Amino acid sequence: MASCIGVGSLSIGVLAERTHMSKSGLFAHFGSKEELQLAVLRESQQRFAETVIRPALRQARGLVRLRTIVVNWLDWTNTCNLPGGCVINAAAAEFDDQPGPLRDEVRNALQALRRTLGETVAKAVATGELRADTDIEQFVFELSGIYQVTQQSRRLLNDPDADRRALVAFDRLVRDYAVLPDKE
Amino acid sequence: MASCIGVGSLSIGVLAERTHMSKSGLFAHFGSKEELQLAVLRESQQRFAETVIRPALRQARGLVRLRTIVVNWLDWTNTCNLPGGCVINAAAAEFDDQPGPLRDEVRNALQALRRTLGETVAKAVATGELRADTDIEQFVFELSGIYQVTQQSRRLLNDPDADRRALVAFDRLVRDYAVLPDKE
DNA sequence: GACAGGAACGAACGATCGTACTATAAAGTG
DNA sequence: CACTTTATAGTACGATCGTTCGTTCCTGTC
Repeated sequence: MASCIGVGSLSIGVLAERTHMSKSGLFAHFGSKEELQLAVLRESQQRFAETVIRPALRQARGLVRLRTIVVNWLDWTNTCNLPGGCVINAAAAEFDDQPGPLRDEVRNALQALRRTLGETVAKAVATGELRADTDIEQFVFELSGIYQVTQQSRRLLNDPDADRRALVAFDRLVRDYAVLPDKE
Repeated sequence: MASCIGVGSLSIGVLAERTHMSKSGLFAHFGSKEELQLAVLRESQQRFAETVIRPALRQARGLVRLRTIVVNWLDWTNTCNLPGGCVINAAAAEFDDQPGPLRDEVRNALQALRRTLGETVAKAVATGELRADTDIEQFVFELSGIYQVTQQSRRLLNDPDADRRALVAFDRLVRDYAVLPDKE
C-alpha cells in the first residue's frame, strides 16, 4: 500500500479495512501514525537488504559482486512484490523538505545504502579491477542516478528498454573506471 | 507549497489561508482539487521552459547549448525559488502508480522534456561534436539520471558536492560519446 | 439608471482523518 | 485458581478534507 500511494498517504482507516481489523485495534500496535510510517520504512529497508544485498555476498568480491547487486537492485521491487516501486525512494522525494523523524529515517537508509555500495566498489578497486584512483563516491553517485532514472522510465514512462539502458549505463561506468588492459 | 509538501498534499483550506482568501473564493477558480493540481503542474512546466530551455536557445547549437541546459537545469529550483525542489519530478514519484489525469500530465511533461533534450543532443551529433552513432535516447536517459541523483543528494543527503559531481558525470558522458580527436 | 458578469465570501454538508477512552476476551504467569 | 498482560473491538471526539449553495460587492455595458 505504501508502495502505491506513498508512505505519507497511508491512512489508518483504510489500512484497518484492508487487514480486516478495527481502526483502534490496529492503531494500538503503533501508538501513532508516524510510528506506523517509520515501521513501514524500517520493514522496507530490511527487505531490501535481504533481497538485494545479502544474496550478492555469495558472489566473489569485486566487479562480479557489484554487478550482482545492480541486477538485484534493478528489479527488487518485482521480487518483493512492491507494485508501486521502491518505498524508500518514493519517500525520499516526498520528505526531502519536511524535517522530522521520517525524513531522518529515509536519509539514514539512503546513506547506509550508499555506504554499502561504496564498500563494494572499494573491493573492486582492491582486486585491481577498478583503477586505484577511482573516486568511489562519484561512482556510487552515478550508480544511484542510474537506478532512479530506471525506475522513472519503467514506471512512469513505460519504457520497455529501461533495464537494458540501465545495464548499458552501468557497463559504461565500469569501463571508464576499469584498469586498462596492457597497452603497448 | 507544492514544491515543499507535494502536489498530492495540497489542501485548498491551507492554500486559501496562505493567500488570504476564503476557501470557496479560491475553489471557484478551479472547480475541483484535481484541476488545481493540474494547474500547478502546468504552471511548473511553463516556468521550467522559461528558465531552463529558453535562455539556452541563445547559445550556439551543439555541446555548448547542451551544457547550458544542464547547468540551468541543475539549479533551476533555486532560480525559480522552489524551496522544495522540482514539482514535476516529485510528482513523478508520487503518481507513477496512480492512473488518472495527474499521472498523464506528469508523464507528458517528462516525455516532452526528454524529447527536447534528445533534439539538443541530436544537434550536437549534427555539428560533429558527438559521434554519429550516438544512442540519443541512451544519452538522455543517463542525463536524466544525473539530474535525479543530484536532486536527491543535495536535498536529502545535504551533499555539498552534488553539483560538482553532476558536472563530472556529465563531462564523462560527453567524453564517451565525443568524436575522438585525430589519433595516430 | 437598469442590468449582467465575475469575483469573493460565509456557512454548512458529509466524509474521513488521527487519536483517546473504555470494554472484552484470550493468553500467559505465579 | 487469581492475576497481569496483550490483542482486538467499539465508540466517540475534534479537526480537516473537498464541495455546494446562496449572497454580496465590484465593474462594466447598454
